[in-house]
Amino acid sequence: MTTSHWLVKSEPNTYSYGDLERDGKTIWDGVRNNAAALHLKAMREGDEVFFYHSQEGLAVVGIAKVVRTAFPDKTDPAGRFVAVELAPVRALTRPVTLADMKAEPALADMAMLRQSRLSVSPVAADQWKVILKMAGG
DNA sequence: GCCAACGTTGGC
DNA sequence: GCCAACGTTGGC
Repeated sequence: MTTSHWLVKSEPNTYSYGDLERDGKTIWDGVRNNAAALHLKAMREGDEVFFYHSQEGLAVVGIAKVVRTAFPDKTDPAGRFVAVELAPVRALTRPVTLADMKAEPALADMAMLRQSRLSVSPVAADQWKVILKMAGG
């Protein structure tokens, strides 16, 4: 079993990386997209997750980790979607902006760049390393 | 605020 | 089962 990497988006006005650090952990629910839900289901405990600020900031600002694998999303009345639980790992020394990622050829195939509306997406191992490096290591 | 992308809904 | 209309997301 190998560790996978992911990226989740959140509007910082609604829930920021700082909020996650303050809370210690949070239930990542409210995802109402089948492709995103499939990714949530594929997450394993200990997987690392880039935390991206959409709308405001437009940058990967921190790293979180999966502390609880997929379970039914209580906020979904139809009971079709799932949630996971995330905890903070660390804020990035230097946030990596969307513009930075678009300008980096090694990230051209990133799922979140190819499909901008996807709120939960996989990050390949090499893409993960590139972004970490861009963040200052 | 606008608009492109894309998922969902509903009429046929 | 197709496809037009509509709603939502998210970058600009």
